Amino acid sequence: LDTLEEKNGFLSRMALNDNKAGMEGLDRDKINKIIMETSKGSRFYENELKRELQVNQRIEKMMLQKAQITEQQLKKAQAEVERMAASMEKSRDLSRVIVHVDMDAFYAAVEMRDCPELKDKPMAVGSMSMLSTSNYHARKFGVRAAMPGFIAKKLCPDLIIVPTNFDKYRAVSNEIREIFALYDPHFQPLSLDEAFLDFTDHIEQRKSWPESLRTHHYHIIKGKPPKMNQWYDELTTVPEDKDLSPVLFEDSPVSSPSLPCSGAAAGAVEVFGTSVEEAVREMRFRIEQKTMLTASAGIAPNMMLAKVCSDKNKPNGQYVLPSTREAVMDFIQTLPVRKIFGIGKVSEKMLNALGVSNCSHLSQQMALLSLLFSDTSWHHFMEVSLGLGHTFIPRHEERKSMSTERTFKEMNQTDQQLALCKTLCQDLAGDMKKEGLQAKTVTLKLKNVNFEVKTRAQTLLYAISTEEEIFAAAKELLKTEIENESPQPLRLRLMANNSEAACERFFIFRP
DNA sequence: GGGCTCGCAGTTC
DNA sequence: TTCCAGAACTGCGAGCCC
Repeated sequence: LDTLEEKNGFLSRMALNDNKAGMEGLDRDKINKIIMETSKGSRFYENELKRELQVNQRIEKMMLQKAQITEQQLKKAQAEVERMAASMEKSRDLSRVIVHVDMDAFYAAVEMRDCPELKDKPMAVGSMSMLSTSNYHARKFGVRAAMPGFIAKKLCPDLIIVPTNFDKYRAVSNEIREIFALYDPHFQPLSLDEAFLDFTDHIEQRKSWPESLRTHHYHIIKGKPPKMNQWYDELTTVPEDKDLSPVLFEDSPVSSPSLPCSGAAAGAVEVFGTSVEEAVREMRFRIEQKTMLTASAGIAPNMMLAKVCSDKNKPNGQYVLPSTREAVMDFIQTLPVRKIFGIGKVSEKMLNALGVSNCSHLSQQMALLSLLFSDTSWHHFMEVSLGLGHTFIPRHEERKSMSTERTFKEMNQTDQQLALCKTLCQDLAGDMKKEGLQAKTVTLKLKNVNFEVKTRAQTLLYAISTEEEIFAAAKELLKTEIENESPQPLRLRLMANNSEAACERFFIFRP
């Protein structure tokens, strides 16, 4: 296998993932060298090595399987693929207007807004052990989400690491969700900063709206944050001439909404049109006026495409994919498979081994893929290669499980482990109580100091909810693991308790 | 031998 | 010194039942 480590002498799964806005044209080799030097020999690295080996073995197995496929089998598969394609094609619906909105470098942007000194410095949100996100200055150094802070510091010694403040992000999230609801009351949040919206109805109504309903005022001007913003008071020490403009990124694409430039006086207005683009531009304008933060959006006939589109003009941009089969197919052809929701590092590597790196390869190799992957997998690949996706936004489903986990420095004392387990059960029971839930399966997850993960579950005869009941099950699972390890102690770095509604596999009991 | 349930590892966001 | 947290879903194998 022509893997990266053979070429460059390191693990490909450890290498920089620059598949992210603001990370084009970096000195990858230099960055990777630093990442490698910092990680090499660590327990984490050793575990990654093991996992990479496993993936390579999976690929080898797949290639062996591929070698045994006959011309006949392939022909038969091709026929099946074509039948399936024709049937999927019939379900194509280009009538919906789906929007995916995504805040730009959300946590980092919030912190920069609230502390303007950070604005033109490389910064990230998180800790020395893990970063949640980074700003665009930091990304230029290869610093990105899911990277430990101590490695980021090696890449960018001047990096400022701000601790996460979830309550604050939740509050901002609520503000933007209020705006989402104006366009689609049934919008689906994916996380604090991301959501799917169905704009179809809004666009229909908007057509007949008078200009007054589409006119919006600027509240924010340079140097003068509005009084109504709660953070204003905290900032009163900031000198008047300090630039408080919400422009966070110097390289914003041109499609960005008109930002309040220095000429925009308070009370200036902006009139938005009736098209989808204008409606989305208006929504982003309102988000910016309300929060001083920018968002990017993708507009497409389905959720799969909208998600990809929102990434296209990030940050502070939007991208419309016209609702014609031709436009969709053109768009899909050059799309790298890694951009697709659901295809991560491992699947990408497996597909690459088969010469599939973008979606046009995907359709060309579909017969082969149908023989090498499970039905669910290749059906998904097929839908993607046809540019199909969900056209309606599912209403929020009930949760299927709930868990709480904690990472810590090595813990090898049984009494400490049991105490922690009890605490986790207590937290979990508290969370379950908040939502009035009960569960039938209790799962204990352990990660040892070598980063090896184990989960052990027990399904009960009846649903439970209290701390004592959960702990009774979790304690037994933990004791079994401790015994299995003895006389060696169990050396843990993470413990989690999860409760799941496992009656009929997934089912939550509501009392 | 199929069809089901369950446990667990692994992938992805 | 230091490599997250939480949720969903899939695949696969073992065990059980008919």
